Amino acid sequence: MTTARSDTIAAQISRTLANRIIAGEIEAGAKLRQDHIAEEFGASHVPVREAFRRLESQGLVVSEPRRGVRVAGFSLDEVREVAEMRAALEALALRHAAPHLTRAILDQAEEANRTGDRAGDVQAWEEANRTFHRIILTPCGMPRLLKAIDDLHTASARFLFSGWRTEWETPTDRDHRAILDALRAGQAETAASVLARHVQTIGQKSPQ
Amino acid sequence: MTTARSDTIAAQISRTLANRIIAGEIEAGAKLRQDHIAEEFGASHVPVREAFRRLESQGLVVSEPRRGVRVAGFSLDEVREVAEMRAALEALALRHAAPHLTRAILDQAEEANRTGDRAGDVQAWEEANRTFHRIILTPCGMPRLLKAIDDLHTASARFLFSGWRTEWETPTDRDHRAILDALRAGQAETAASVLARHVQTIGQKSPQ
DNA sequence: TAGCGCAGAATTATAGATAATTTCGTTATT
DNA sequence: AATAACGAAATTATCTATAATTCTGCGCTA
Repeated sequence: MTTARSDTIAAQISRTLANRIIAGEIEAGAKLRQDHIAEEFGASHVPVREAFRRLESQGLVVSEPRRGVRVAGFSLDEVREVAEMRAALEALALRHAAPHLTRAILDQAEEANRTGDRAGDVQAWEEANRTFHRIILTPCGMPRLLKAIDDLHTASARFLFSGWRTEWETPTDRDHRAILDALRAGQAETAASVLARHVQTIGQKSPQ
Repeated sequence: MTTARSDTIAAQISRTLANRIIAGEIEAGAKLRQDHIAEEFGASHVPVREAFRRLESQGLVVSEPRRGVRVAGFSLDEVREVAEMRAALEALALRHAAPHLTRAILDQAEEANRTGDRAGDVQAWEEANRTFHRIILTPCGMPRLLKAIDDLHTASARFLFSGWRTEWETPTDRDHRAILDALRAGQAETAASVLARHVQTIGQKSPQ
């Protein structure tokens, strides 16, 4: 949403396209033509190509040399894969973050959780959910890990917005509270396994 | 090594630079100037910029808007981070690969292990080691996970070639055999935890 | 002497033009 | 009627040129 105007054009295009793909405005498998996109953004195709590379590294598009890029598909298998990766990596991050979590941070997380619970639409809920996870994981101080988790989150969001999953609020809220309780009690290992199980539930609902 | 001539120039440049960074020919923190590199490769700077993006997604360089790219540093912390991520993700991959592992695949892996044991230099050893891991993990059939592991492997190789670690063969060989034994016995969970521990040892030796 | 600011140089980012490759529709052949 | 081959149109990849930004060294001031 907040497309910082100071960034490079390539970064702006990348963000805009990412949002569209996540929101489902561009369907999976659709070809992205650099000239058309360049024209739409009033830019040349060079920054568009750079934007494509960024999207590729996030796993939102796939690129074949000389044959263009297309929006990455997401079968149920791929959704499960992302969920499993998230579970493994977020658990790892939480184990390392736990020693650095202060009372204030946990309160922040609880606030984010409440915000999510009050959210009216999926976008707002997803925003709050991501904030919650970020707050409790960032203190691990492992930038590469956090970047990887963030990209996986994005992929998950795509799945969420696709409407495959309608009932999200309740179990999430309960899991989040359980995680916070365990962390407050100093039981990092418990918190990590609840988190892992929690994340995996995303991949367990089939499209209906 | 095998720079396929049919690929795009950007891909070739990316591969060559990646090899140099891994081999330590370009030191951490060094600035990469697009014009200079373009001149060296007899190309314009456009494909060079694309190559930079690929390297960035592999974590080999870091890029700041309008300030160029520089070779990613690797402190001991970063090495540990990569090792922990590898441990988590390779264990996950192995759990999913285990049901699909055949006798033939395990024999292949054992052969790769023997090759590594006979290797004279670090490059050959690393090559065999990567092959071993790839053979037992690929059957998991999770492309995104495998790509992530591969990039982490590359980062590890960089550490290895930097000479921080001189004594690598013996414990690796033993661990690899233990993993194969567990897999042959159908004990996937045991194999996964040995693998996780094995990978983490990479980050445990300090620079001397 | 230390710090500030201002050219000039170097470098990154984008635009516009060109070459190379793929895609797709049409025609010819069996 | 189905298929193979050809050619035009579309598209990707690259090059050259230009604009915008950052870096650097030097002189000036306090």
